[in-house]
Amino acid sequence: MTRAKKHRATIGDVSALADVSRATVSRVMNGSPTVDAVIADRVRKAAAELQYRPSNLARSLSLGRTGTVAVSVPDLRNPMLHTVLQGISASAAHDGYHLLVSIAGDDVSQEERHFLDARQRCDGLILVNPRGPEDELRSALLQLSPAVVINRDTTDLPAPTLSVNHERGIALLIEHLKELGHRHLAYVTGPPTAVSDLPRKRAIARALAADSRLEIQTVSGGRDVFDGREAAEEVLRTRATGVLVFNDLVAVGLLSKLRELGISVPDQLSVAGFDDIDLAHCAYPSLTTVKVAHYELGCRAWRELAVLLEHPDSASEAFHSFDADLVRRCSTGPAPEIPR
Amino acid sequence: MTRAKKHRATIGDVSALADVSRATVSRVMNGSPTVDAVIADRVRKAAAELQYRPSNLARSLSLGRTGTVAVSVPDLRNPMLHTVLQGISASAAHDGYHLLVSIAGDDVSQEERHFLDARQRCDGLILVNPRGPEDELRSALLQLSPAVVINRDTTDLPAPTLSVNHERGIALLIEHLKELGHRHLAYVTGPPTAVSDLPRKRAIARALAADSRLEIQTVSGGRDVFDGREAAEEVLRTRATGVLVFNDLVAVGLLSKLRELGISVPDQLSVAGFDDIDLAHCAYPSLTTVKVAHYELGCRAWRELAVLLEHPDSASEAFHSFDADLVRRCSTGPAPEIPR
DNA sequence: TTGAAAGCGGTACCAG
DNA sequence: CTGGTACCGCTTTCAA
Repeated sequence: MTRAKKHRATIGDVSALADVSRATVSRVMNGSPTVDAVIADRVRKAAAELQYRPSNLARSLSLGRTGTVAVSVPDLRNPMLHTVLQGISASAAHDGYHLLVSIAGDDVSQEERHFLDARQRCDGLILVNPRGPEDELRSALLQLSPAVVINRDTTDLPAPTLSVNHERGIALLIEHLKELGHRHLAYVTGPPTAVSDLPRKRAIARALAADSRLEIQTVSGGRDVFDGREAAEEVLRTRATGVLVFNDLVAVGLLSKLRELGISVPDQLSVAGFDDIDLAHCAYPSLTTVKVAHYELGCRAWRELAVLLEHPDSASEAFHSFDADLVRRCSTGPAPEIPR
Repeated sequence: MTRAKKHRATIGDVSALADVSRATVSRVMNGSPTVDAVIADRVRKAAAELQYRPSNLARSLSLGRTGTVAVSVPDLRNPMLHTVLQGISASAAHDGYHLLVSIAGDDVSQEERHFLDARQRCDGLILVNPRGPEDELRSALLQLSPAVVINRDTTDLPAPTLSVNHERGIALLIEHLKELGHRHLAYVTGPPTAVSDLPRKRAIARALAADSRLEIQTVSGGRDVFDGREAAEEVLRTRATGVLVFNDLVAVGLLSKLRELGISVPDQLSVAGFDDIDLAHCAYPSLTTVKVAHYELGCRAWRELAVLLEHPDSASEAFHSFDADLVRRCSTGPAPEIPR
């Protein structure tokens, strides 16, 4: 034993052991075909003996690329995100990129810093459901490029933007409930920071404007099942006969609390969610919702980022919208003759 | 405008603009107090003008640390993971570390390579629910250090190991059902790759050995709600009066399918889950399960990693076990007098 | 207090 | 086909 050096072997150690130049070691490690077989073998042997692993850091610095992209998400609780992530992940893997997920957390004021942090370690960034004001986002994006944004329904961000068409999704749901005879609805919102509440509310405003017999009251909700449970009593106080919920997760919570309160769904109250997560199917009663092609959205987001990665200056500002389709299940039914 | 240089400004650009050395710029950027206020200001101005952001890559290479750790998880669907992640994340943030989540995906044969990939970009790695054979894991860990393992109930891995005491959790559940008069149970497994099935099965074997009147049959399940739904019919075929399920998510799926099949829970069949996720509370009927201090587990895992980060050679091999406590809800009840 | 220069661990161009 | 060498962008002695 010469030395119990604790630090990992570097390319220099290998080149010394194999008695070749570092350049040659580099070639061998990267599978360059222009290396003599005998020498290559010698190098590989030395590398193995030293348990040599090229430093990604040094490699990235030299190459000018990391082969990694980050996805920033506010929170992992919403299963709809997983589907988007799977889409991104599969496409990225296909193109030889490694995906890293970064959780932004609740503090919106720290979000911009968080984006930068994540972006600094990668070649690109995908922002999923970014919160915070639009002008801040816009200026942040300048430093973040290449980046792509998911779920921000603005067409003029300085980055490719893909978004679920929340407005149309909610419109479909309202339409559905109206056809069932409902006139008085409630809307359970997302968390205060959720920007996707805006298009939803826009859909509500439009529906209200188009039909004077319609009434829709807003109840503040949140992002997880407990938020849904907590909204139950206030929903009941509105005396609405149908309720639209921010997303399926919250809706599942609402459903559970309604059951405890002895409210029969959909006989006394109809409930509709958003996203069509797996759980929507398992809820009791199974949840009427709208389905979105989240996986495809993820794939498409990757695609947009990929072109930016190749062509860093192709000032792409595409906007893609993903429609939601009604999935009618058992949590909605005809409006009760005599509202509670 | 001198040049429309597309590339980001480097420390050299700033030093040139401010007419100081790069060393000084570095000092200013890192808040060294030994810099003349006037000069420091000049540097800051130049940096701002150039929109200079130090390259994390170069910085990390020079410093020998990235300030980042990765957490590798097999899949994000299980909400229990989120709680663990929150624990890790909060603790890591507190110590000034950035957390990156890496999703291993279904292909277990790629898992080792995945670990290395993730580890290479960070200062440390936390493996949550690693699959694959123990000897492979053991040898992988040698290259991965510093790393810590979560949920592998082996005491002699070459890395700190923290694990939920699955064996005892299942034992509690069996005990609970026995007290309710159940003699014939079924166990719905996790996915074939899930190593935590082993201690669970061990608990079952012990219970069987200790009580000859007890019978427990195994049904293959999986990791998500649909796997639970699919297991329903086979569960019924066992004619068991009580069923233990791999985890709450699968149990929720099972519950939903049982309802569709007209089986009344717990009157005809008792169901118990594992983990006590939020959803367990919202299921119908609400799910009896065992609760684990997942958040604390996450915090503790970080702690272990943190000491390794400081003291790279403190060959820590601690093993910490986290007990599960019974949470009795509505999905379990007395064994039916006359089994179906 | 500031600057020059030597790394950190690789890659890649240019001779030979 | 191989080796020498100049970077990649930043930090950190060591002198001045």
